[in-house]
Amino acid sequence: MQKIKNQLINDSLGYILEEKLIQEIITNSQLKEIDFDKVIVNVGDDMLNIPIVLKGSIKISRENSDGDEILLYYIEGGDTCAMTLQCCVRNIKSEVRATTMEKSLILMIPIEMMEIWLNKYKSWREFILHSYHSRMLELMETIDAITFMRLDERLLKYLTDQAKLLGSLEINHTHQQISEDLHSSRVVISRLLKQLEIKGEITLHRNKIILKSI
Amino acid sequence: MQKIKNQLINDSLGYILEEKLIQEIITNSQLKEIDFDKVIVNVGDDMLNIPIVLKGSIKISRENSDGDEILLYYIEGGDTCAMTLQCCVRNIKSEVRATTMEKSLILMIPIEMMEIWLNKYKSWREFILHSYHSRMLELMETIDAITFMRLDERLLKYLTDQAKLLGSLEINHTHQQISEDLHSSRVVISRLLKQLEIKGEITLHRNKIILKSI
DNA sequence: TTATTTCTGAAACATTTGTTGCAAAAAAAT
DNA sequence: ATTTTTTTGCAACAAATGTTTCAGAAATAA
Repeated sequence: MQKIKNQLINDSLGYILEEKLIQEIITNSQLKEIDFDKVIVNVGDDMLNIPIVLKGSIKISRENSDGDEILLYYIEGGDTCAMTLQCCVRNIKSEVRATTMEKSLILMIPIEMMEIWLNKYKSWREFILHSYHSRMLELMETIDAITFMRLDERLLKYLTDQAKLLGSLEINHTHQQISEDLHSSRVVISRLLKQLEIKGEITLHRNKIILKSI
Repeated sequence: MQKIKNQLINDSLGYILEEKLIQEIITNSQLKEIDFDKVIVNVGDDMLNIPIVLKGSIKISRENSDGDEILLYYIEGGDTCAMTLQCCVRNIKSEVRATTMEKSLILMIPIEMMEIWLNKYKSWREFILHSYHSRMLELMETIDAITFMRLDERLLKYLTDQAKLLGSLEINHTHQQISEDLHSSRVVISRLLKQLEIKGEITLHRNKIILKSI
């Protein structure tokens, strides 16, 4: 098992992080297998670990006080959510929710290591900065979508993004779940999905949407 | 003049950055005074300097291919736009536009210094990471506003944000300018402003809106 | 099987936001 | 002073999105 963990870490991070750091990660981290559709971190939670996704994917979403949600971005294998870094260091509660999109392997790194590695390893600094930058770009892409696209376009983008991410043309969601991610209502999403089906972009089934192409 | 520059840098950054770094900043930076409503960086521009705002404020906005705009966030005295950092290092073109909101003093730091200081100074690392984190939070606040608020609420928030930032209850904008920041249309903004006036929240004048309170 | 719950489709209607076109007031230019 | 441009107000209409309500199909539970 330990051997598998080392292998995974090396596969995901070996090309980015320096060898000595990889060794430190191996000894200081805990590998967790988390099932599909589990909430790893919730809005308001204390952050005690920095999660790095090794296998699988998680989605990051935001919730307001009324319980309304909006999907922000996804994190895939080999990446981390750098936001948690500052949350950890400054003891701030999480501003977002993280939910697994599939069965995933996640590396948990205790916060004490963060600062130490930042000062010690150049490759860690680059990893963290790169993560922040990617997340910023993704947030901006989300703002673009919300601001400039109509809901039917956003819906199609949502479906193709999911398909790409999970590597399958089948989306296993109810209309209700989709409407929550896009902060719309079930009825509206059903309506727009039906239009997309008529246009020939998708076919509809119970709990399942099949894209014609990506 | 040099003395004024040193004074400014010390006032704005002296409490955050270590003394030796401040000295390096003084010798390696160029102070620029930029007039009100000037575009400092445009979408697609190459980034050659990291700007740090010493006095005044700038707004960061995004533009899509149709020329439509949306305001993302503001940067005030003592802060930087860390996004430019990665843009610089990786030679990526700017994804955003930066426009002065008032006459401002901006410190330009050549990109070569970035990496050197990141490796050399702990306080610089913290400064940059903190900047990224703040910008992320602001982007999320913007997403919240676009997603969860109706346009009339966003408009009022826009007005009070501007008032706080510039320290005045008078907003000197035309309805057209406001509609561009919020990615709406002039007619809609005029309509909503009139409603706010009827409700007693503001008074309307040509090129000027006066808030009753913040 | 039968009963119950979940999911989807559809209609009718409401609300929010956007568009077009025009007119008057204010400011700026001549 | 007169003309021109800019800014604002307003009305009528259009489009996009949201809400409510109901019904039937599909899955699940009893």
